[in-house]
Amino acid sequence: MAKTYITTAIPYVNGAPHIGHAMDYCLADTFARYARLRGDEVRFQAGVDEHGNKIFQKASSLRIPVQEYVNKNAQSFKDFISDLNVSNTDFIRTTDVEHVRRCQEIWTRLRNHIYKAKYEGWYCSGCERFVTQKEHDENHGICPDHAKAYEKLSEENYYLRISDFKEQIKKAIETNEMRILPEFRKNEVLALLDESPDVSVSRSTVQLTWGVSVPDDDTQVMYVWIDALSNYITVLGYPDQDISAWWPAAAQFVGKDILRFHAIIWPAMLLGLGLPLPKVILSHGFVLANGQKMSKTIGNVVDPMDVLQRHGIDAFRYYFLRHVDTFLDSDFTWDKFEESYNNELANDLGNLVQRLAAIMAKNNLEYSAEQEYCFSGEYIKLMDDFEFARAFDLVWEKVRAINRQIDEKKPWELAKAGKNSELAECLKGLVARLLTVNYELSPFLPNVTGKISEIFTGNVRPPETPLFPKEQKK
RNA sequence: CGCGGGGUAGAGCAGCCUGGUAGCUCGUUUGGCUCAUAACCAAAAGGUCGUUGGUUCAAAUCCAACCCCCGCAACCA
Repeated sequence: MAKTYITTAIPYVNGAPHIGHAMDYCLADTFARYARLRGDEVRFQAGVDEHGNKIFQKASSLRIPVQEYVNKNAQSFKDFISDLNVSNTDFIRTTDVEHVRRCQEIWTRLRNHIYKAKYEGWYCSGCERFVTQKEHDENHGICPDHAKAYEKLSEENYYLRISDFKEQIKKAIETNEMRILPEFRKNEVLALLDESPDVSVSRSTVQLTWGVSVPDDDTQVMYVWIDALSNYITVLGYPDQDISAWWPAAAQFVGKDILRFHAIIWPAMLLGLGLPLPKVILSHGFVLANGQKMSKTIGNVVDPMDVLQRHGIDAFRYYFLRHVDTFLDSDFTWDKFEESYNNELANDLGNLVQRLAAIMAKNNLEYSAEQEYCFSGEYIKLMDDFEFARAFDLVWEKVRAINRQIDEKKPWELAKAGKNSELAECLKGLVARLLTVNYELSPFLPNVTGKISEIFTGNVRPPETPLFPKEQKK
């Protein structure tokens, strides 16, 4: 049995889960479910990134111990993942003691590629962070948030020598040994790679305390990179356990904003450890609200829990997997969401199940599946290429085709004419088709497809409440 | 000349790589059906494919220039 390892980006837990996280989970979960049905044994990681100043400050401002704060937030992400019906097998927290220990071991193993150097730059004591020369110039040397002049500050940090691996990474990307999806991001990454400087991987404990200590140097704490990125392998037990059965990952799902780190820093770490590179890094787009990026300042943020509560999990997954482009940015609007729910889920699929089940129930017919379900070649091709929205479109065309067929075959006429065996034969064929489609639909909509299978097992009865109830018109 | 994405019917998109009567979904209009969640099926209307020029028998598609939106530029998915 083939082993498949799938990862999702670990969100920084200084806030509530948002729509973007959901995007990551829905895509990865669909692929995981697809892989399982294809016969693979799947390991599927999810988790949270819990270190860093922002979290430390947030906890302080709330006057609660930081560990307590991250515990609470980690739980809210766990709940969120479970609400989305994500089939992850592992959940990692960067504050897990095992992660911390393994992470330090990874640092030690990378030591040949890490060096200490002095960093000098503009620093805002209000923001507690360094700003780029460009940002400094654009703001004319004064922080707009704090109306304070930037100070010139220097600090000693550890750096990871990206230059040791640039050529290898470049080659891996160019040859698709490590495939960057979508294709158009590949050139972007290659261009970035050329200019990539060595990356600072630690902070002085004066600046940052809430993090993993650097081995043998108690004045420094690991900055996000080595701490967070290594989660993908520490969760598998590296370096204590042999991870070669699972690693390299079949696919790592990330948002487009963090692609660069996953395509440059992460491969550098892996090469430094002598590990193979992931087969695919898939970067998805953002979900926009009316063409604009969701932002707290604009106030156009759509809370995923609101969407989830509206029509439930299947409607949620349906929208984000079909109407949100897998790779490009797409809009979320309530109008579109409602439209897709009413027209497609309720009218196309829900009503299809209803009409078939109703006519079978009226005629006291039973159904037992005789065939082994399998995916169509076209479907497999699209899914293997991570073209989820297109695969979904393909399946939906089949849903509509069954509705068409019912109209063509007019089973109600057979019923009226008392042609019982013909009727049974006709309906059996239609249900068989529906269940084949249902199977291809199941990686996308695990809940409702399960219900549909049940409805058409044994004595067929329509669901007591519609699969996708519509609001009563006033 | 920083990098990238996009500009195709009222809306959202496909087609562009590998030129050959402009396609899908929603919406609109009309008709059909009645098994079904006022659902389903069919047909019609609606486009100078961002602009200009070039290559070609033929350009949404290839080439050049330009215009307009939108992202990214050390950590917001």
